[in-house]
Amino acid sequence: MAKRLGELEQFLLYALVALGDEAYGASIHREIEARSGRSLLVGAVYTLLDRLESRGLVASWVGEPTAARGGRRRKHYRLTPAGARLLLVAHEEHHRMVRGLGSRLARLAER
Amino acid sequence: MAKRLGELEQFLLYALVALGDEAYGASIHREIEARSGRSLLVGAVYTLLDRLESRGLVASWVGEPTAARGGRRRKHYRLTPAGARLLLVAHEEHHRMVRGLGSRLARLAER
DNA sequence: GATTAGTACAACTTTGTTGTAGATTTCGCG
DNA sequence: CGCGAAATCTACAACAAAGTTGTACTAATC
Repeated sequence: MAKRLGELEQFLLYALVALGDEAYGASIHREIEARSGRSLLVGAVYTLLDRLESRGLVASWVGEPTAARGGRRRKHYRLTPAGARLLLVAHEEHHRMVRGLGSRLARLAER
Repeated sequence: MAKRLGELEQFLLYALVALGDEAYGASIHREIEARSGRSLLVGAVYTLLDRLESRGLVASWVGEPTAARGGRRRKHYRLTPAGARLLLVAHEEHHRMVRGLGSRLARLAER
């Protein structure tokens, strides 16, 4: 299987999980900021989407122009099975690493 | 406050939380592999410890030679308050990003 | 053609990885 | 004993991958 995912790559893939069919560059950017509270430039999203697609972890298709307002056509993305499996690996590693440490960490941080 | 932590940097700091007083390069390496299941070379740990210390996120002191076995003196590390706070920020961002997505991800990955 | 919504990408910085070298300490063996 | 082998641990250079920033561009509506 492919190599590891970076942390922001993981966030991006989680956003795809959350967004389902409504995942495209700009909505992914909004979703990451809204969910996590972490801010990033939209450019970062497109850079990572390109890299992830070339690794076969996401797939894309260009949508129809939307009825609503102006703007270029949306390019939609979804997780591939390979991408989902790799994200799950990262998910489980993180979960095991963190398990049971939350309250200790909170105590250390409030000093 | 300082910049973001990388993912492996976070793992390393979690290992410090888990190990308490018994944190030094080699034990940190073992702890990360044992907890997360992720494998890495010990060299990576020392590289990151140096970088984290120069950012003021961990502090170190050299221990006495241990009665037991051979080996060079251990250099012990602990989280500084700044390090703990930064780790907590990453912890919370990750938690919010992932929240509620676990079961959907598992379903996508089993295809 | 002004405005809005969205994508592309080059250049650069920071993190992560690998491999090798070196420092100390204990222990067995002649 | 005292010397070298083995055990335990740290250091770091060189490279690869991921993250960040800023700007330019495309395409649709009014």
